[in-house]
Amino acid sequence: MESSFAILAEPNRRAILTLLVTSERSVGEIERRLKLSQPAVSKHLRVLRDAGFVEARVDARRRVYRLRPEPLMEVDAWLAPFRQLWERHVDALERHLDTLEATAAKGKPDAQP
Amino acid sequence: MESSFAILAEPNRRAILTLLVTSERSVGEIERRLKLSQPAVSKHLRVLRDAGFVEARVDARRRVYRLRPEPLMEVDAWLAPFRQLWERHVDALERHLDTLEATAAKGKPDAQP
DNA sequence: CGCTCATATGCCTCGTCAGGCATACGTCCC
DNA sequence: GGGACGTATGCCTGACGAGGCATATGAGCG
Repeated sequence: MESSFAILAEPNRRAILTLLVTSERSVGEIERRLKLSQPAVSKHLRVLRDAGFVEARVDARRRVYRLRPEPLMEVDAWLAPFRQLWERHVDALERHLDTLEATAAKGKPDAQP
Repeated sequence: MESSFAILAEPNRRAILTLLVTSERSVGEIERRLKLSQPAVSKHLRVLRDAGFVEARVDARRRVYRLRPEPLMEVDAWLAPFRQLWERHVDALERHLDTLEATAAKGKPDAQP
């Protein structure tokens, strides 16, 4: 199994996924919007499908692709432990801003304790 | 500038980042923990540094690397629009469970409204 | 100062992958 | 059924990237 990150490394594949957030799309639609050749789109969709990012529905002679959540959930889960990095950061920023406000209220802007 | 996703496509680089969540580490530490050659580790760290994922501190003859949040925040931001995919799903699941509870309370388990 | 430890860099090779082009497959319509 | 449309696949090529090995750099220590 290829890593979901490896799949997402390709910019056009990310673009396809982003397109599919709005609604499901046929191959031709994707081809036109992204200005890619039809084989290129089909190949990317193949990769995305094999990795579980999308699934296809048959509509007459078109194949309509839509998103599947699982692989992106995995990515989200991998990211989870790192979120403390900026959440703490935001907290620190907020505390800093609070400090600024407090000192400003005391008429001492930019004080360095 | 290389995409942050391209950087994360490499499993050993993800492993390095994961190692650094706990605490900052020297090159040698990473080398030992991940069983990679020293040049391999140095090269990955170079890539990670150029992409802003980590930064280095000098400690005597060691270089100690630590995480930087920005690139991972970008990834997180890219992911944001997709989260509705599974959050909606969870909501639906929760509503379903609520329904089950409610009907169970009425003595009608598994009712399909 | 010469040695050793810690890390970085250069060069080469091999594997992988995206895209182009040609073509195959499947479905609809006349 | 033959043609046109929509999509998939096979083959080839060019580019890039990871790792191995050798080596450079740089700091501390006797």
